[in-house]
Amino acid sequence: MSTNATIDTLHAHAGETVTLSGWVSGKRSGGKIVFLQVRDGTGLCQCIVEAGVEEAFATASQLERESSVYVTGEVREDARSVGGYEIAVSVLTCIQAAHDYPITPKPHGVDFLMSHRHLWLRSSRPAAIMRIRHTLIKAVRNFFDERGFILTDTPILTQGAGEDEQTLFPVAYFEQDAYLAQTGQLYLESACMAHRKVYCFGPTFRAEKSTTRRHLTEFWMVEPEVAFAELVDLLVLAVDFIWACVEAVLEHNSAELEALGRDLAPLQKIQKPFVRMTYDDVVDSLRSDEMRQWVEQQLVEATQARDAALKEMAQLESELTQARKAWKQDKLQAKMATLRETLVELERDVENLPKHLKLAQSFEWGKDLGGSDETLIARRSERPVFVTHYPAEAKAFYMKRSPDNPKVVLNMDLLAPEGYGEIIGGSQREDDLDTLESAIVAKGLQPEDYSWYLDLRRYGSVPHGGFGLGIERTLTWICGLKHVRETIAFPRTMGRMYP
RNA sequence: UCCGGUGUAGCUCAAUGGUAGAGCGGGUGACUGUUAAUCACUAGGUUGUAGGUUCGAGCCCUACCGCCGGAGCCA
Repeated sequence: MSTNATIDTLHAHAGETVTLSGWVSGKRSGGKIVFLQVRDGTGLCQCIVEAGVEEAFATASQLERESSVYVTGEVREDARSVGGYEIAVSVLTCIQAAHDYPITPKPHGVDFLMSHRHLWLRSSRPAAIMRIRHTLIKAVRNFFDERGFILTDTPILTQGAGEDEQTLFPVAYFEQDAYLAQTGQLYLESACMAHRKVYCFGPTFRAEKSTTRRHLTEFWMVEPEVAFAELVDLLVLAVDFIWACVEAVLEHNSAELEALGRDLAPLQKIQKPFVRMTYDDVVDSLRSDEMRQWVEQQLVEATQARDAALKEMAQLESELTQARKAWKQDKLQAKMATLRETLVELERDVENLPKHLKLAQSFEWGKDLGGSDETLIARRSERPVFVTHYPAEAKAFYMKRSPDNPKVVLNMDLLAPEGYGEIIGGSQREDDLDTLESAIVAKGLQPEDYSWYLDLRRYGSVPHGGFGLGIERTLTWICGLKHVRETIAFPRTMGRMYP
């Protein structure tokens, strides 16, 4: 008799007869043999159907990709199969026969895949990313739970802005206007006065009119908030936090990272402490000769890489004209397509680096750091880089001014290495009632709108602070992806709500 | 919002202004160890939409729409 099994446990069933339940992810056939590749959510397994098993053979011959099946057969160890084990099929039941599954083993375009995201999730690449996301989120929760942080769910329907009023999504809330939350921070500040250490983790919404590889309109953010914490405490917390996240993924998902083609070396190099720079340091660095030389060096390298890629492209083209077999041409063309992509990236580098350098060298104190400035700083470091003490005018009203220099605030951004940019933003909060009120007025906001928030400074105000980490941006970095949209099951961008 | 690119078969892409094609996927057949299997045959198109130039437009021009990338802004 057979026992039910999943593919990840096949090694424990060698020699036994088991029943798998899953989907046909691929099929190859010989005259009297069919190789079914079955996917069951825990792994892939090759199932061998021989002509002697007539009923199963007839069923197998007609199965199309992504048909759902029950497969019964003996588990055999065989080095020729993926995973090292295969099933010698004795009974094959088709649950539902799929026809013309749209996603083929050949390359597809982004738009097509995103329009079929509900099906694309079954493919190995999205599956790997979603598993890493699972690990990351679990690591996030473990980290704060183990340190005594109390989870506090903050509202998604809110009355006003947490960040920028122009990026709010309005919703009709009975007789009045409401907005989707951009952050739980103000509510967390309230909760941390009750529990000392709190965090929230949930979706946030920003109606930014931007279609870049770093933007989603709906994304997930985890935000810790700690009473009696000052800026240094936040920096220490953030280092331990990021380190724990990276460790967890390296421990549990090296197979998935490898499947994604992620170079593990840069992740393994993440060690404490991280680099700390003040905004002043960054400005100096951006304007420095070292920066100019470094960028020029990068430009030379990018140019050389581009020329090498062009040469390889020419080589492939000549191979293509000589290739007789269609499949060989196909392979060459696929190779050329990837090469063309890297070529575009390199061309952009060659084109943008001088612009970025010019922007950096003429950077004026007081401006917020632009994407290109962040990229330059973060690309130069193997470890994540903290940037602290930004000009107050470029930052939100609730950030506490530095006692040493009232022109700057006690904030911290964390830039991921390899040019991935900002993944954390946070600050020590202004805890003095009068100072906070005037900061609200100075930003052109109404203190009445923040009366409950101001109460927190009336009744036992203490130094406190926190930060927010964007899950999708962090995943983009850890997975080494080009675009955030792949890090969430159903991405919401300015141009897409379907599926 | 601005700048650049792009839109051809279900998918990925070809096609000097002159007869719209290939591979994959689908269908039919061959093959007992395939790894994106291979081989043969086969079906599949109002070239994003609307105008214009031309003897003739997939190709040139204008507008609009979709998508991609970049800038600004941000996690």
